[in-house]
Amino acid sequence: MTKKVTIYDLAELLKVSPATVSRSLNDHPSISEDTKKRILSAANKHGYRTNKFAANLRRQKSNTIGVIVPRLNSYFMSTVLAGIEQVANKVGYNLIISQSLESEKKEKINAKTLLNSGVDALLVSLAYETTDYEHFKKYTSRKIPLLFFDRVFDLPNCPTIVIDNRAAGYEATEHLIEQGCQNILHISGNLNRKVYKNRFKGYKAALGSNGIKFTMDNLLETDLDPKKVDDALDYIKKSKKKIDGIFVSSDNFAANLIKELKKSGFAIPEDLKVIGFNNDPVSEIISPNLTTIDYPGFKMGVLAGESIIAHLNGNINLQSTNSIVLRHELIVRESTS
Amino acid sequence: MTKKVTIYDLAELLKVSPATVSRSLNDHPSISEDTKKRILSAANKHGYRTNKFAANLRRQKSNTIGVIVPRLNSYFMSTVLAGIEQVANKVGYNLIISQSLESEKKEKINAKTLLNSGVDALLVSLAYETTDYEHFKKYTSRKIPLLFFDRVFDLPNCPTIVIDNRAAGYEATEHLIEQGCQNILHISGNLNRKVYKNRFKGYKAALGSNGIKFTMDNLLETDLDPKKVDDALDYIKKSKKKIDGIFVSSDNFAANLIKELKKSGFAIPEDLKVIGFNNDPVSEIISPNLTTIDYPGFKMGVLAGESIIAHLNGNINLQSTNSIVLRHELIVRESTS
DNA sequence: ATGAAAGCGCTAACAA
DNA sequence: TTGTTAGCGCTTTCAT
Repeated sequence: MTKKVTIYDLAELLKVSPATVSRSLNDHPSISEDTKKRILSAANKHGYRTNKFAANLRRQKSNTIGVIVPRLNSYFMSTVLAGIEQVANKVGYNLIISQSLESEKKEKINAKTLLNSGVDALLVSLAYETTDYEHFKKYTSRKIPLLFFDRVFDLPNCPTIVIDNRAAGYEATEHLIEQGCQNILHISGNLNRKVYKNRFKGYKAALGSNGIKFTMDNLLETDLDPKKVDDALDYIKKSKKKIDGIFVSSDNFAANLIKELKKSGFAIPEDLKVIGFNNDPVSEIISPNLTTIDYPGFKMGVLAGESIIAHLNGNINLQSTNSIVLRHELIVRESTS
Repeated sequence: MTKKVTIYDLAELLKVSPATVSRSLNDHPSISEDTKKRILSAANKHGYRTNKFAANLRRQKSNTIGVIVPRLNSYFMSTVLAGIEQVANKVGYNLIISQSLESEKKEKINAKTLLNSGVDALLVSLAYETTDYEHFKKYTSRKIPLLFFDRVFDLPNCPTIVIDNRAAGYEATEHLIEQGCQNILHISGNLNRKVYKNRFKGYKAALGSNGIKFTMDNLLETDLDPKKVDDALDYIKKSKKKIDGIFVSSDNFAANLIKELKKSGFAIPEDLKVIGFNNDPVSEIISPNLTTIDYPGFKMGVLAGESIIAHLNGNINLQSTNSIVLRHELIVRESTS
């Protein structure tokens, strides 16, 4: 029954012009309150829905924001997304979300699709693999706001939202040292990504300032997929010098690792202290509770959303803000004390 | 530099009509391979991007699928979404995702927004609160395919994707009984939602078939937010008859509950056996590992996506399939044996 | 305060 | 196989 009703129908019905209807619907100032009311109520009554394609075609904007993330189903990412969605929705923006599954190729395809879909802006957290950034040039050259969060890359005029991963890595490592660890293993994600690179840098720096020499043996680079926990376990068992502390770049991996370590007879924190990263809920479920770095995902999402929307609204304040650094926090729990 | 280039520009450039360009771009059969190639390469060279608004306006379809979920950031939901995204992306559909945050009001707003955004189809998992379904009528009356998953409601011609929650609840409960439990508490989500209602029914049925009388004391209805774990703990402690088994409708809640129970001196599974629901990764992190019902979220997402796309393509096979029931599985771990 | 009219860029029916 | 043409529904400039 609900046939599609257009502004022309409404116009005819009320003996006004389509322009007047359009203006009323958009609350244009130069329309008398009276006619506005008449039109609005008629629109309501007849179930008028604005056709966004037509409107978008006309004004060349879509009121949608594209998002590309490595994967949807991680605690951290879904929390960030929840934050983005919340602010976007509040101001009437839709979110088109796609996942790269850590593949550069898929990231490129997604970027292209979203461009074609006419997103007004793009929020990106990079795939592990990505080393080429051509696919984003199309955005910058068209002045489509582009913002990176978490897994970022510095492109001219593209704000980034991160935490100070180097400082966080430093604090995590120093905490282990303070707890008496002397031979600390760092289990890192892909070092091409600055997040992990910087945590690693912080780790090395902390060793340095405490007079501990770093050797490559003390670095284990993995994709942090819990399936790889066994490899890590082997690595730890086979280590020549006894490892007494581990700084893992992911709580999820750390929790799974602790589980296996315990099975293998390691006492935590007595034999071995472990610190994770993210403050994922598992960190409070695992026994012993995991010391970690709190990484404010929801807040990051909110900020990413707010920042890009401010950008879209031409709000210069945030536009000039080229990098937002969120505060992280060391959370000490049982696994290190 | 990249000005917008339209099919008209291309047409002029190659001395053909816009129609030919359009057809080539869409790989229309009645265009010679030769001109197709010429046009495609010219399009590439000049950085042509199709304007989806115009195309959508013309064809009255958007190639996007709307999704409304209670929240993005739960393990289960983000897994389902990952599944949906994977299939949608594969066949060139975009996903617009929004969250109701368990609020009926927000769900209604989202449904309206997505309708206005011209989604070709809508996938929904209902909010706790929702008891009125008027907002979906607009979809059905316009023949926009609508599919419910997980938290479903039976609307005419709307497929649903679920698991057999009653059977799962039955199995979970029977497992506890087999392990010797006699006084089993069920911690349920909002019983207005069929998922929880049916698990509860299964629970009651299992008690019945095993000659155990159900009393309302044995049901605790909550929103399954881990923050409410303390209430549950109190409830258990204050229970007159000693509770020796708990069937919780959520692994996450169960894991947090176990943690608190242990703190309060309960031995699990000796004093108290616990079974969860979902097979969330936490179930293998918590100690003791949590017995649970495996709920195939990713598969559910894939199926939801495939089903709705088949629908959109006019594939009758799936269209007639009004309800898909996925297989669940009891996974026995330490918390019950 | 309101109307007339010109497109936004694309697709598809109809013609050739 | 290719071209002509008429919109899709909306916004917005220019008139009135």
